[in-house]
Amino acid sequence: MIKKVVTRFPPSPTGHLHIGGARTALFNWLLARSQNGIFVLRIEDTDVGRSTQEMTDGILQAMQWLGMDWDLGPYFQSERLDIYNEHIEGLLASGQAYNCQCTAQEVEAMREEARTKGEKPKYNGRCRELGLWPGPGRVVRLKAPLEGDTGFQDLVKGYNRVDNRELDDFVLRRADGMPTYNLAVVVDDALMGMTHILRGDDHLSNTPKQVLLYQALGFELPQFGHVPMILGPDKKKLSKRHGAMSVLEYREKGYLPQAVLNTLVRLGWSYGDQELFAHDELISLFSLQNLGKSACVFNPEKLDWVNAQHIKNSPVEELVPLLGEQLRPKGLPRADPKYLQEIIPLLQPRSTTMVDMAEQAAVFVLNADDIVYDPDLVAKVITPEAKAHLLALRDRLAWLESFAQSDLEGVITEYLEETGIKFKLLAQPIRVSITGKKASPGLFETMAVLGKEQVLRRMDRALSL
RNA sequence: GUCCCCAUCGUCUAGCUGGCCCAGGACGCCGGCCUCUCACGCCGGUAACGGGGGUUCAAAUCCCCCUGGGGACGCCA
Repeated sequence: MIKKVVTRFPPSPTGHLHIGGARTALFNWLLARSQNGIFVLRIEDTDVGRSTQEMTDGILQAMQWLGMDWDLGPYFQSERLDIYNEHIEGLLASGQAYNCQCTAQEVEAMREEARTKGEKPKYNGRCRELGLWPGPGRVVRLKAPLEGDTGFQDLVKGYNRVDNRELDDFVLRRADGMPTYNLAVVVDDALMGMTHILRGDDHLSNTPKQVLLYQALGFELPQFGHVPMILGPDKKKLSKRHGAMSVLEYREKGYLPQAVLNTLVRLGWSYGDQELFAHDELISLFSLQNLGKSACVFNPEKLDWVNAQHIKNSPVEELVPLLGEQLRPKGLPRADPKYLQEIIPLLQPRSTTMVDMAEQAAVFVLNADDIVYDPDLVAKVITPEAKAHLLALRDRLAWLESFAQSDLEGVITEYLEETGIKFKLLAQPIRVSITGKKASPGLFETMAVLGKEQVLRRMDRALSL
């Protein structure tokens, strides 16, 4: 029987979920979903000083917004201390770990010494054979092998091996009694039955340490897959300075979760020349084989394009609530969903983000009296001559019973034929008079959606300027 | 400094076991078409195999060296 795939995403609540973390989560989530496996969410909050509830909440919210649902968890490492201690005691009892009384300063001195000798900075194993008892200020270290080497097969980077002399007796339990990252991940990943661990390749070099721990604890090794990192535009590790925005900020900026996912998945993964992926496609098409192995840079402009594509391809009903949400912060009146449903198709091909769409929706949801006319634009476009035409047209429109696009076209075509003028000359004056802007969706559709009352009142206002 | 990873257009990438690649797609940028404006769309253009050695009839594709970039060396994760 083939083992069911189990993956996890283990964020540390010491910061926001940014695109790097989100992509790691995405790969794990996709692997689980595509294999009909289990996706576990685990909060790694062993750094009590820096972990906050607020960050935890934000991360959970971001995961939900992106639609990456988890089957198990969220587990909190801070609630599993007994489990870690139990395993640490086991290692101590079997002589695979030991208590160390060296202070942080002393260890730093050892590292400095190694550095001056041109070696890799390491703890020198001073307390290794001392047989010390636990005590205040003491940490527990792994009694790591002094020779030989440690290797593992990586799903994306291939076989990796390091000389054990590069490793040192790293800390498993801190002086404050909390387990360290390496101990806690290994214990949790093993106990929670992880089959695959996909993470950034910044973890590649401490994987051997973890392999050592798996061996010491007698756990079966999972499959590791180290995906290339997402770097900032300056090719440096992503940090607050770059686009390391919180995922939630993309929601505020009007990006669709599906577009964010689509953009992230293409960073380090590809499926031939395909650029756009629907939600279900992501799951059905994802596979480990198509993961790349070199670092990449996140390109916000591509996100814009992908987002615009997704907006264009989204069913109108799905956009209605999203547009509604974006209207409020702009101080625009709330509009009837039915009405939004009518204007959205006009805005879909013109919007990069939902915020952008909301801005363009203003002319539709605003009342005639609240339309803002730019004096310069009006002076330039609504000339005395144009005014005469607008006036004549206004009267004809007033007679219309139906304001359907075809009716509007009929009236205007008729007017053009009678007067012999070109539509081109009339279009901008009409546009400016009913929207106050020099650009808008097509005139007939705009008028049809606005409706007779709004159109006439706006023309009246423009004519009275 | 030591160890590890990586290396195709500005960016994301295709290029699976070498020939179909004087390198394809996408974003961006630049032209053009469409057109009532703005977009969408469509058409076209710009731009890359880091360098040097091999192996081979043939290398972007395999090997080595160099260079470059990144990462890790925490009682952070």
